[in-house]
Amino acid sequence: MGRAPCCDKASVKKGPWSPEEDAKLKAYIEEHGTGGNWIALPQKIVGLKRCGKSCRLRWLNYLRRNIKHGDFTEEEEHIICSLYISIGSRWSIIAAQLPGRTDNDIKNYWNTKLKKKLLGKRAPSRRARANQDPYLAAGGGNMCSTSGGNSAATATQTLSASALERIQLHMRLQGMYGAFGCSGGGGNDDRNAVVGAAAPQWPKLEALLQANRLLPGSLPTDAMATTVSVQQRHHQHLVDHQSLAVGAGNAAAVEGEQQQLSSADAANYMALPGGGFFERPKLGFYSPSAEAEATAAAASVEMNSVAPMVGGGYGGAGFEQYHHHDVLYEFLYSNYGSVGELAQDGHVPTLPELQCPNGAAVDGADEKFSVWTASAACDYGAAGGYQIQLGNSIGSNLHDYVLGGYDQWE
DNA sequence: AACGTGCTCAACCGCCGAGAT
DNA sequence: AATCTCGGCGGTTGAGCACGT
Repeated sequence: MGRAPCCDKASVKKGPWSPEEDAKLKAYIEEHGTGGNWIALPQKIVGLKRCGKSCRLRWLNYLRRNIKHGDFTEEEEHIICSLYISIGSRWSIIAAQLPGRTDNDIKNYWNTKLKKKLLGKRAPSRRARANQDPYLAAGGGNMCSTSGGNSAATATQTLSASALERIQLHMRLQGMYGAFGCSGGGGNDDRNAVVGAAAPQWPKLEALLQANRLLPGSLPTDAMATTVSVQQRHHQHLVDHQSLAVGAGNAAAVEGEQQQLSSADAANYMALPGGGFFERPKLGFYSPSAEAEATAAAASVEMNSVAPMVGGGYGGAGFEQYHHHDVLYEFLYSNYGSVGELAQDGHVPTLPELQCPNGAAVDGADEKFSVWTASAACDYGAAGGYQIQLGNSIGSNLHDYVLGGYDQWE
């Protein structure tokens, strides 16, 4: 047998907290602490008929000290956007980088404001969502549905709204990249040319992170890699250590784009159709410093972002390159306003929504989509593969190493 | 003024891994 | 080893409010 039941769910109160309940919970915790057991906590507070989970949520999101409410700053927005692009909806990890902000706050802020600001679209009304295909209703617009339209029955086989949002975000930014006169490139030569002329990536975020001592003291300045390292106690959310290693001048492990991988390397790298190799994520906790070890309870993200992000994250060689975080910053805070305004004003080429022209099935498509591409159309392979026809003619089979993203190799 | 619609955000729900029994 | 709860997470919901017609 396990532990005793935590609480009588029939007798606990639900719904909004009253000021009296807040006062009781706050007074007790400030005097006695949580005791390390949230479930037992409400039983010790006279007159508080709440579930321990509810108490925990109320305390963490509202009652505890140093919680910031209200408008997010420019820097906070930038961090949220950058991290969302990099790691997706890991709100707790993102929140760990924003002191005083809760994951719930950030999640709400993203869903209600930032997403619209970036994607330039309105969320469908709740009524519309209730009547719509649940997948379309998730906010994706021309999302790829499955099996010729009966997507409600097969929604679990589609890409998640989150993943597609990230795709669309990258598409938007990539469109802006083009608008700023940066050729999309595509082949290896183009890629190198673009990268060679590139400015350092994520300049503002990097400065912010360094200011918060989140970056290692010394960073390579010539490595053409973007590393996002996340440590989290839950395996469920391990991203841990992923290195994108592509293109010329890259980490020593990738010595030649067309070079055959040794058997040892093959376990760590994956050849990409456009040339180059993709370094498989290394699982397990990544603890670059004793300080990080000491604070393992609080998730942290370490970003080494000193060179152009290629392919937009964990992606692969052969995809277009753009400096999406620079663009992101311009996008958020420049004179241009939202993307929607941009498109209307003609400053930015009309960007294609992710479309699924033939409505083919996406068998086995998982929700994590870690590479974003500039695509005018997507085309699904017949054997469960998932192929995106790039606008720059780089067709890339994404089946094995794109769909599934960083969770793919867990 | 009445109604419809959209927005915000606190709170809930269900899931999962870790750990206790 | 099996079973169960706990703590934590991301996704979703719904009440209240604001705004437009």
